[in-house]
Amino acid sequence: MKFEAVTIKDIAKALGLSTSTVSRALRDSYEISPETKKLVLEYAQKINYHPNPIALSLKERRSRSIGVIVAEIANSFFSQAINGIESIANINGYNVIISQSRESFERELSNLQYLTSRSIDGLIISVSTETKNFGFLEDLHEKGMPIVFFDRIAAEIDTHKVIVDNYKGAYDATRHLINNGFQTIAAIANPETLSITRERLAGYRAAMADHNIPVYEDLIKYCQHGGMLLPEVETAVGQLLDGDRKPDAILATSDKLTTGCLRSLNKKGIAVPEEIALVGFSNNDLTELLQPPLTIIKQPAFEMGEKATDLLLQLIESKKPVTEFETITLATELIVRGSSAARSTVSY
Amino acid sequence: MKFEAVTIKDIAKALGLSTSTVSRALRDSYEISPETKKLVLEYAQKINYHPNPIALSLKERRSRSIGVIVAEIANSFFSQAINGIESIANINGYNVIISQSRESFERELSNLQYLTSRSIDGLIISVSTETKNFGFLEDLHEKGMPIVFFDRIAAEIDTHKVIVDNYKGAYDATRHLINNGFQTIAAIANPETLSITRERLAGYRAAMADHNIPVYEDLIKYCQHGGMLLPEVETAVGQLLDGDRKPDAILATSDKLTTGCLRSLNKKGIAVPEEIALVGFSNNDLTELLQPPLTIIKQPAFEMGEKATDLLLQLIESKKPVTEFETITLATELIVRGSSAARSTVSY
DNA sequence: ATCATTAACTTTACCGATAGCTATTCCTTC
DNA sequence: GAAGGAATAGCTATCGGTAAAGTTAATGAT
Repeated sequence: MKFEAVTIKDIAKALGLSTSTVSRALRDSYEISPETKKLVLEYAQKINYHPNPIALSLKERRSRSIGVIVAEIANSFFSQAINGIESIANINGYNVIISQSRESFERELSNLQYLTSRSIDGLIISVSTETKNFGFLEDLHEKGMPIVFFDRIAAEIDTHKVIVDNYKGAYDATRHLINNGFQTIAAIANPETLSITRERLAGYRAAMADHNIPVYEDLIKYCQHGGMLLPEVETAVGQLLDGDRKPDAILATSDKLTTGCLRSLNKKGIAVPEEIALVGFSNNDLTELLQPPLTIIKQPAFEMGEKATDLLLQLIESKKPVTEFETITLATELIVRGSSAARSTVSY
Repeated sequence: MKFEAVTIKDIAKALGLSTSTVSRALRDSYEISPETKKLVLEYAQKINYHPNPIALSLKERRSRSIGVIVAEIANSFFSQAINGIESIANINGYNVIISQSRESFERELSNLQYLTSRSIDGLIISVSTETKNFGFLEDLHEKGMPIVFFDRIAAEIDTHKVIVDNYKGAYDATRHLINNGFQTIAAIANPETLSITRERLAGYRAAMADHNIPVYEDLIKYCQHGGMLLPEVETAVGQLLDGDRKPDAILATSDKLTTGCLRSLNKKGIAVPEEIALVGFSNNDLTELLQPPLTIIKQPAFEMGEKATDLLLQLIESKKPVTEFETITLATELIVRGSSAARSTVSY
């Protein structure tokens, strides 16, 4: 099974020129006469010649491709971000190699290994829920690999980052629940190793405190796999329901957790929002069609992908080492729908 | 910005050997003495040597990576299929490069260009809704590139294919609607250029015919962009509602169309299933949580991805040209939920 | 003692493309 | 007419790795 491509040699042989003349002609070098150029270009066109990027990568030590590692492409937030990444990358002639950690540290590591060995010119990553140790990224970064974090960042690595104002997103959502009359608000979150978890929970805590509502630690549940496994969400929800303090509302701090939460509540026959209201971070298009329509905190995923890629390309194309790094913080959007409707306005 | 990797030359220089000796030692060749091997291996380990896959690709004219082109990774069907593809690919030491056509022929073409130039060893593709002409794939196939189609296939290209029994899937769903008392059943479909459209509509027509219900062509609407753009679905739904023959049920023949249809009906304030019932092809996990829960025809996406990859790897690793190709047809699953509930059983 | 064999390496060529240097031709200019 | 310069194209090394062919020295056979 071979798939023979046209090479510069084929052109050279066919036209009786040397390979370097052909190469120069194709690259429009001043050293080649217009006639020769024309000849070469036309022939190249005719036989559909395309330079072999593998050979180019080897020669130039750059591949014009960037690697992306996300938890899961099936997650709307990430697929939207990837679309943003691709849009900027393609404009600039870069290609994007996507890989999924599926929230596993091991997979994240092996994907990274693959990407770097494939000589990507840079990396955009949102770390997995299992990732506690960022040493491998630190090493890579120190070796000179341009890295941009988005969403789930490693605070200790000094490079560009693109995030949303997680604190405010969670604060606003919590305040919305409080304003709608909910008091016993639980939170279901990813592991605290994730930056987004800490920031979102901080927003939640602050909103509670600002409204003089005590925060009970047993109302905060962590899902080690970020909701990748439904049972862990069900367990968390179950614990909330069976606990001493039954919540009247839940704040879910990520996409999978939000839908997982609704699914668990449905399964247990709990009416939303009548028995328990639900608000969560989500970028899923279908949340508005759910029963009930979900109140969500939405992230500008596409824009985050775009911005991250802009920053990465800056790093890649910078002649001198970059030492000043920026963190871009975008705003979240609270979209209020039925799942957080106030008790008083619910019609039975 | 450089990211210097360790090469075989570094090892050779450090140990005072030639590069080929090092290469052979690392590949455990019989021509190298055990002592030298040990020396080389230990040193390689120490400095964390990894062969450069770019150089390997160039030399061996294979990259151990396979290309995948789908319409959209945000689509559950495709992301599940990709997971199946990755699982088999990774087991066999292959890597997967994903790209999205976003239902655009042009993007499909440019992605393919990229993938082939990146010397992928094989291709798994589900063509875009815009693709009418398969010449580019035909050419590639003739040049010897192993290709496996899944879901949306090109009938005229003789290679392995993995599909579901679209005819039966649509037939069963239509019959289900008929059995539940629906008579004026409309269909919303992708362009007829897609194999899945033709097969699914054939199943729909057959079920209608078998139950002596006339098929009215004005009840069949085509969405040129496969529902990528909501307005086209809204237009199709609008035409059905405003037509002479108002349908009492709709069969949507693909994921995006199914959810797009529900969204359009919602927007127009049409009650589902009270005014119009809805059944559609979908692999979205959230369909069960929708209002109403959707009756869906589900494809074994993960398994399709696995099978397609199995077949592709067979092609890639076959020593002699393969001339016998197979088409694997898997079964769909009809999951009955509220959106197609019979009139008589609906409680007001 | 001579030649053949073999172990254990090294040298060389190659994959495809590019770039620096070199070589050739042709035309000026003194 | 010779030297110098411009224009053009060829030669060769290089990227990292592998494989075929070549080398060297030691061993073995006759």
